[in-house]
Amino acid sequence: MSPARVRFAPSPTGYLHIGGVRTALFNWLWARSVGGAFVLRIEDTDQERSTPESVKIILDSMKWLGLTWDEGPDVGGAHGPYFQMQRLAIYKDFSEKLITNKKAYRCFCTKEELDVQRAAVKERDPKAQFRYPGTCRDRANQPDKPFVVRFRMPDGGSVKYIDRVFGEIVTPNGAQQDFVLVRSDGVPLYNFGAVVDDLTMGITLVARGRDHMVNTPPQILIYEALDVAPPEFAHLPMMLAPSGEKLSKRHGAVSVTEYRDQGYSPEAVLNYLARFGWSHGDQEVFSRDELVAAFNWEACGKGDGKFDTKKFLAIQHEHLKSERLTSTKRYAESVVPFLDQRGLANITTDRVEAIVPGVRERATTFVEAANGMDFFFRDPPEMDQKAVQKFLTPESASKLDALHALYAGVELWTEAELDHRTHAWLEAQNLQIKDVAQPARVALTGRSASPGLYLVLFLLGKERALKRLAESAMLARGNGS
RNA sequence: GGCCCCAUCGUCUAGCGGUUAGGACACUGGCCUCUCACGCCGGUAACACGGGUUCGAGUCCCGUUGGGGUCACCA
Repeated sequence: MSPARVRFAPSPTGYLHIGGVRTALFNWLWARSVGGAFVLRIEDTDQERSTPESVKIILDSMKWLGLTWDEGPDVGGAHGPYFQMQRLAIYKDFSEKLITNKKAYRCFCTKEELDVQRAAVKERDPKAQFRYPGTCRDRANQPDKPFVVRFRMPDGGSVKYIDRVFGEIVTPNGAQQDFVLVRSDGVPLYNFGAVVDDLTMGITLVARGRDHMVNTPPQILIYEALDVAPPEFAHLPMMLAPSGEKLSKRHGAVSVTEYRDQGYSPEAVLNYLARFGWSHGDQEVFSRDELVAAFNWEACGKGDGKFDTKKFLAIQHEHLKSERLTSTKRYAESVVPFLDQRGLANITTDRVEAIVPGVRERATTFVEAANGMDFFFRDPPEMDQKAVQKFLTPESASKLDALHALYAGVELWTEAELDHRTHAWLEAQNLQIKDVAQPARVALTGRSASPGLYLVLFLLGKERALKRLAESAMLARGNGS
């Protein structure tokens, strides 16, 4: 058995779509789990829409997700080049061979002529589908005319293959037509380019979205015409929008960069996508390594699914809550850019690391995390006016003064000590923590919701804590007058 | 319309002839509690329909219905 080689072959016509990521992920997981190779190929034969910027976005997105490729742009490899527009000579060789073997032929029909025929068919029967009539099948060469290369579709028979997830698929050849392999400018069309590349790159399994399932029979026919064995195929069920329509911008974020910018963890993105159409018993949460270890085609489902933002967020939350899944160090590194975005520049990761445990279970994204720890880094903190009005009342001022006095006398500034001293004081005053917690919280954080009081005090440090209590006491006195 | 594919809670899914049809998200009742969260306990909720096969079908076969994909010198 030759080692598995799989590929992801996006066309650089925009951002990397979340559906594309899932295709890439399943290929990547398979390659990693069996020790095979993951090839990245750029299908840039649509010169109208392909751009170098898109190539960069796609590569950046793949890197952010950690979907590393063994061969492809940046890293090279033995089967390059990995941009289709740099492989034109290879396609030419193969198309010549097919023409010589009469498996394909030059078609001199112009687009205009075909458009006329198409319109005529439409007029006769609006529901009828135009199929190329084979005009040039046996036409003599027209040396001065441009031509496309068409595949000579077998008259009868059918294509049968075993899909790794859908099982046996049979498609009659009669349902197909003499499709175009190569444009008049010598650039191959999708089916031909993909086959030649998969063949010359030694791809052993082609895994792609179910929307490509219709391309598989013609591709297999090309392999047969070339007299080589086709690779295996695996099609993935569609990921649809909650409405059941095709997933698009109208239904929220579909571009990977958007999720990155919204503060998602790349591993959480992979986790959600992996569990979409694939399962492993009752397990919902996976690290990257766990996915690699558990992945297999047999556990892939066949039914299309609907994208669920809430569940995605829940998985995301699981990853941020867990030290195992997102180490404090990585968490901090991920939050820093978002702090920077809030105008909190030059915050070092070790300062953030100290705060992470207090924020973990409260933040679903790194954006929320940055928001949740904002007051630790901003002096003075932003004061939420609603919270100020509600809790920093004139009556609370004396309590804040008392706390200030209490904490001013604390030498051992630890969470446990602050807890202990506070409760001793409360008891002496015949008060309960809830009598002072909210004013204190607003005083220290500017907000009505925060991590635990003693942790906040501790992390703030004695000096800043006292300063905030004092300033808020003044603010409270003036409040309501 | 042709060809292809699919069908278990609202959603993602487990199930691979015999289950009180399980889990997760969401929703919801409660507990915990200095806030917000987290956590814990509980609840509502599904085998699209009709025929077969079988002692026995969510599981196998056929049909119906419903949904999806695709029909380019796009990928």
